[in-house]
Amino acid sequence: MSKSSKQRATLNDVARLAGVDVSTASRVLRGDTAQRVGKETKDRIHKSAKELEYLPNSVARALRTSKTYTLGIVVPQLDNPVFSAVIRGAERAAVAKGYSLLISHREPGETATTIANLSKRSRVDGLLVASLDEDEVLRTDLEAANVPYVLLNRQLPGAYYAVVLKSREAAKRATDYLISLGHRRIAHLSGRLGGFNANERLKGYCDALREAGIDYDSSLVEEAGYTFEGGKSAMLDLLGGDATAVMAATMVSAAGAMVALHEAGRQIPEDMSIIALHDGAIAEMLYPALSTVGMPTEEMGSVAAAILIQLLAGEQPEAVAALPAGPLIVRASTGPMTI
Amino acid sequence: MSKSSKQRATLNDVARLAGVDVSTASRVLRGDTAQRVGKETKDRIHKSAKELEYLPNSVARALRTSKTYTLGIVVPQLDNPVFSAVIRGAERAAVAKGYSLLISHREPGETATTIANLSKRSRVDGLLVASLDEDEVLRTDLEAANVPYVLLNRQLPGAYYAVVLKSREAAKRATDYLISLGHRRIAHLSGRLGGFNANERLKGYCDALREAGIDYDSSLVEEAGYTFEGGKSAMLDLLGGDATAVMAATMVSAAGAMVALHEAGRQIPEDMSIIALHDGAIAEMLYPALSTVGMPTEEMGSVAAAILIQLLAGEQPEAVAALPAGPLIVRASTGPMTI
DNA sequence: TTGACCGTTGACAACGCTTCCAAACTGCTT
DNA sequence: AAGCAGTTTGGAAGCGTTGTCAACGGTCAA
Repeated sequence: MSKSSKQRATLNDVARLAGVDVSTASRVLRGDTAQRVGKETKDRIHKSAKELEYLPNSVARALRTSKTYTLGIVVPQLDNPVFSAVIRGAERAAVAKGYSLLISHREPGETATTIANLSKRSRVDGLLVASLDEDEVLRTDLEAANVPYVLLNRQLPGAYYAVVLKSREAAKRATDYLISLGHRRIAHLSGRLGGFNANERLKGYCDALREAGIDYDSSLVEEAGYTFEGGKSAMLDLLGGDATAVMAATMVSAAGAMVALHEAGRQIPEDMSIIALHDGAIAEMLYPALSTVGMPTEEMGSVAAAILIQLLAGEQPEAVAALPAGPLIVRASTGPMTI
Repeated sequence: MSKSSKQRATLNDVARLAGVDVSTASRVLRGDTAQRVGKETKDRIHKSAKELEYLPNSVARALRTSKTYTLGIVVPQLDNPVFSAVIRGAERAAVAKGYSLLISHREPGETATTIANLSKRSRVDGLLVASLDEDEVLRTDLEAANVPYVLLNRQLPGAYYAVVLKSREAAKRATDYLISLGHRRIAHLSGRLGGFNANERLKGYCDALREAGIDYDSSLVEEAGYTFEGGKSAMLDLLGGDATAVMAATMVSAAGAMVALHEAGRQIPEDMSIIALHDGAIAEMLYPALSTVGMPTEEMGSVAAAILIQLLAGEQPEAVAALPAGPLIVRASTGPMTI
């Protein structure tokens, strides 16, 4: 009876059981090829390890090798489905490479502390960091922490590692579709203007207009800031105008806009077509179901983790990976321009 | 110039700078009260620590004390908003007590491996575990891992630690409200029947009916299994019947049901009232806005983490914490019974 | 017989911290 | 003047690994 299995077996235990030195046991269990070990003893060690259900103590290993095999991911919010997706992707990629994922929700003010706690105390080997606004502070904190990191959907001046979504492309694709339906007065519910992503999306929107020979009208772009409330009040502002379609920077603001439309008694898509960037489960739940251009957010997480792991392995990955926009998904919220 | 700050300062460094032994430095930096240290040396050590920006290496500390100060949370899915909320709550409570949170997405089949990796390799001090279905397997794996754990919204036979939501109470509250509106033919979109939560909610539904003197009719309960598709097809089945209201076990299945209703050309709430358990951002996005009975899911996470930490501190918390249902939130999806 | 060399194994010193124990020093009492 | 209690400090042994280095026995050429 392995009643002694109360205590975890250590390398010492398996070495003793196999009648060898702990260093030898370490070598074979770790698969060290530099120094060979006799076939027979090797078998004996493996057998003992299995018998004792030996699993290496990762803390001791981390101390010795100064590699924790854990990645930290710091996100500004946990309820946002976009970040959930990123985390999911990162977790998957991490465990696939034998790493664990430590998550850290970072309140706006406490970025320095968070980063310090994770990196300087050497809890993690590297950091995946997402941010809503691109504080310069963030950059200096990160640099000060002296830890490898990759930015999520954010690009900071300098040769930092980052993975970004081609939001400009996505925005153009969405706007193109609206134009193809005959719309000319197309509004845009933007993110926080001045932010990296909001700018990119706005550019994509402009690209599409320009290509179609439609003049840009600044009264048609409303800052909705990625929130439900923002989308709602932005749409309220638009209601007096002559827009017949709207391209929202995100599903959440689109949902807000739709509620405003419903409350005003407008029909979707007859009175107003609406399309959003990012696709997700809620697109189908909205009424009418929301047309979208997908974005590979989960992939962003996994690619970022993969890059970070390469970095840790001493390899030289591409500085910034740009992920192409997903496909146009036509649902019921968009329709041809009607007069 | 602290160009030497390239390398993290160790306890040894601060001891040397302060001209004391590392053990003394450890004592004062750790705030050990058992053995007192002279005021003057104490100051000197603190000063050196600050100068070197010393932060204890948590790996070394973990090895020595065999406490990692990290909690693992294992969840079956990461996209479900319920689990996001739980994670958020757990993370908050954990960092408040100086712990970190390691997340682990567990695919259905790999529970044993996951648990073993986290606990037996002593990466975590304890586990928070959520599960969609209460496998007995889970219990034995957990016991085998010989690690403190607390179950999330799940109760397993035996005196295990768990925190559960009073879903029965919530279900009753929701159903009561429907009854108060005059409805008598009330359907229930249940979870996976046989599961702990589905049962609890069904009981609450029955409680309300019984109290109101309404006969239970099994043809009115449809298994929707917490999914959008499930809710949709369950509602399809119900469409032929005479139900005038439906109490959905979850927002997601309610959303599916609403889509089915829309597609069938039925009016909400005129033709069918609908209310769901759990409240969240999407309730407001649906059309019409969904009435709900809230559930403290985030609190479930934080309470669970708090209990686990107590357990680790050697205290004896209550075995199971039952969190009361949240308030009834009336929105537009429910209305009086009309004939 | 000696020495070189090979494959194989053991010794041992870290990694950075905690903690028990003993040493050193102080100020007192007898 | 010696002993004693009390306070402040240093010494040292690990925690479970890894990795370098040397030792060992044996084979083989000289």
